[in-house]
Amino acid sequence: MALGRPLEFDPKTALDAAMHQFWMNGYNATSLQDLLRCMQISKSSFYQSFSSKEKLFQSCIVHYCEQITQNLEKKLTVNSSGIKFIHQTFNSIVNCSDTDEICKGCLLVNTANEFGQHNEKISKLVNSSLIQFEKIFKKALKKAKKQNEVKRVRNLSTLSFFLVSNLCGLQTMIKNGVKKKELQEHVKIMIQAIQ
Amino acid sequence: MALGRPLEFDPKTALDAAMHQFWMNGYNATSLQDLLRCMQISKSSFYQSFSSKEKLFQSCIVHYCEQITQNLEKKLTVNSSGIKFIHQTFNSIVNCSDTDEICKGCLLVNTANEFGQHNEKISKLVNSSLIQFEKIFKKALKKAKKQNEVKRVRNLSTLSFFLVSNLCGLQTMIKNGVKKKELQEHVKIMIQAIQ
DNA sequence: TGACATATGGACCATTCGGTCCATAATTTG
DNA sequence: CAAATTATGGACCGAATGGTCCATATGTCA
Repeated sequence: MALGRPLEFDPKTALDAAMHQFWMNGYNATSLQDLLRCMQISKSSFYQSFSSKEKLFQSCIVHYCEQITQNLEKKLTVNSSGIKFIHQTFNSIVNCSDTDEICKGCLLVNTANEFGQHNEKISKLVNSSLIQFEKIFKKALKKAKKQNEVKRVRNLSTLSFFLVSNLCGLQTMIKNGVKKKELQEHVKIMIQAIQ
Repeated sequence: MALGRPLEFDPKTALDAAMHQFWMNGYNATSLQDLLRCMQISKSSFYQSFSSKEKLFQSCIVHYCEQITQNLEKKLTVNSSGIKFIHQTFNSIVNCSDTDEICKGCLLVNTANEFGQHNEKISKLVNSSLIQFEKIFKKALKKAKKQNEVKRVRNLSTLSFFLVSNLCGLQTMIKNGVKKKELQEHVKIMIQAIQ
């Protein structure tokens, strides 16, 4: 058993709540008060468990990336077609775009644009997360190539970068509130472009 | 002549300086102090001439959009090929990506991701700016179609949206500091995709 | 039970935030 | 010149910022 007084809250739940807050409002526009409210913990507990606002933010990015990649990896192994996986991945993003009451886009895209390379630690976290996405797409493309869904000559690294870059573009458009139909058309063109 | 004491600074110059500051650091991460410093005016002059931080920001977005669109319109009329115009536009963005000491990306993309639809006024400004870009691309595509650079069946609205969306994606990647070569490859695929 | 370890509530902190106010300075107009 | 008008410098403001400190509460272990 753990020594001392036990935590009165579930750290994972609190982290998840913080993640959604940052996701919705960004780092700078989220105050400590906002965080304490949504995490439902006191200031003492906050600093005891999460050190600082910035450290917490870093943890949120890691948490976000883990969630997404795990989900994608699972779906990729289940799905027999590489192209179908990619198509479905983008479709589900597009379809969620008007489901969320508040459009949050993608935490990584938001963060990339809010911080740029001003904060080295955060920049590295965002970068490595995007690279993880790239790797998953690459794996899917490899699968697709084997099944002749993608032409032999295609460079998979290039294509997977293209997909991540498109993902960023779409998420920006989504956060800005464009119509679903335009997003769907974009995805169609993009899928054709990688075949 | 203008009545009263004359301004001791050039409003356009100050606005431009503010624009670059917001462009580099975003709205929330830019303090009034930062603005006064880069605009080289006093607090009194600031509020006298620009009303508030948020109003100034709105003016900056308008200023930014005007600059870009004027530049693009000019280049479009000069350029004989629609596709070449699009290609050159994206190339110059990609080529600037490692020229700027501090990578600022695109003010509109940054703003879209920082605010989303939380601030109605700003959201509308960003939206209408992006639509202006879309229109320029559409004009270029029309030109391209006439010259058989783009297939007859293609829907130009769809394609121009695709281009703006790609622009947002690229700018995000640029702000995150990816290698130029990957960006160039992206542009190649994108250009092929619209033909 | 008492020693130890950790968590929590809440007072407290300096600093910074965006913004206002007013006396004074610098103009033009009559 | 005086009156009118606008710009500027600087004092001042309340509120919010992220963060610290410490007494107390709650648990485990010997």
